[in-house]
Amino acid sequence: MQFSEKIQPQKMGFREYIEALEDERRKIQVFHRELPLSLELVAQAIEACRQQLSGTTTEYNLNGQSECSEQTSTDDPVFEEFIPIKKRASPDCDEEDDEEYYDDGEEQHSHRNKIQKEDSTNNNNNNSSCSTDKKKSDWLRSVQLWNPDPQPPKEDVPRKASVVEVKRSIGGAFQPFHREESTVGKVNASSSSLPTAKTPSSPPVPATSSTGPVSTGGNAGSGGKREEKGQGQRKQRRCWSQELHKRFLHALQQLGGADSATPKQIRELMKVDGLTNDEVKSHLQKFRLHTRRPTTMIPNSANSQTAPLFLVGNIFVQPQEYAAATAAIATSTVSSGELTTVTTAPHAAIYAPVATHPTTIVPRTQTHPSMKKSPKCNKLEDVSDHSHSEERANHGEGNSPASSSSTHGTTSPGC
DNA sequence: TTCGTAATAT
DNA sequence: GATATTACGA
Repeated sequence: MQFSEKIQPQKMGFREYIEALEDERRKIQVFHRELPLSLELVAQAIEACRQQLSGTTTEYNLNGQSECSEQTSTDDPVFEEFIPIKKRASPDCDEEDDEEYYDDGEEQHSHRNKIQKEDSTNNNNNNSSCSTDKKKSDWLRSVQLWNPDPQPPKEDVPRKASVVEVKRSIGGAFQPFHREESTVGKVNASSSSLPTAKTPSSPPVPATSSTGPVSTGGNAGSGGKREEKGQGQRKQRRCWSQELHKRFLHALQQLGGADSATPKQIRELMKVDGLTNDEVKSHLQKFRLHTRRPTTMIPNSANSQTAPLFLVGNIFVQPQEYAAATAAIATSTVSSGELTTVTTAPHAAIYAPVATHPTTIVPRTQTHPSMKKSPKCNKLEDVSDHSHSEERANHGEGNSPASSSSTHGTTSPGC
């Protein structure tokens, strides 16, 4: 009946489609590790199309129509056709993300499925399989230097065009949205911004819950103000990667140390897109804390007693320290991250010494737990850099060579 | 408006 | 427990 008529054109479509699929498969082949499911899906699709083409099964024909032809919308059968395939895929995905695929699974979306398939040609990664996406994102992440805790992968985008009005605004873009609003305001600069500049793209650090929205509760704790400002949502976390931290240190150095530097100045010097004063301020706060705490120890305590302290800025420093620090600074320029040395040195000496405090002689040897990296951001820890800077800073105070040097890189500035 | 600090969330 | 965000006062 109509069949015959339709079939002809369809067949044509199939061939083309099959070719496209094959082409697709070749492309994916390269990433077979990353996109095993995609590969499989494509292969299956090819096979299905071929079968249909050959006319082996009537059922398939129906399906095929839907699939290949764009008319699909009209035909019911189509659904069935693809559904199975999807389902097959879905289970795999489930392993890593259930929800993702559930959506697709719905019969109603069959239509969508089709679309996805087509899209797959364009974006292998995204659509083909959720699992792949994740994997990919993972390895991509590893590469990234910093992340403004953006939102999860693109997956969302494709999936829910319908649902997500939020995102649609930006199109592919992501997080900026929350950020800007929530944050003070300067963010605006960042607006779409993202850390495009030097820093590579930004993967979500904790892809995990990143979905900010959920956290709506976030506000709860704090209070109401926030709502006024923006949406009640809490801003996404920014993870301070090594690179970012380096910049921070560099800026700090230029500004004469953590004590003298102000968040705004630091931010300006850092020249990082999307970085807000609040973020810098927060990081600075942490940095100062770390820097100071350790200080207390002053290995030299013994010496300290004997040696007169010297006030630098607000800090008391031992002459030696001070000299060293200064020198360090001078030289510091050479070594990238080192600036810290300067700053730290002084501090270290500082507080503790003041005999006034009962203080404490802390065995400086200990590393501070403080700067350790948090589980959240693993990212770059490995980086060869291990920014000494910070560590030094801390140790610096201690100055004692031995301990300082070793000290571990454990502390990662990062997060 | 910015900064510093404390409280809070993740 | 550490880190980042938010709130609040100076």
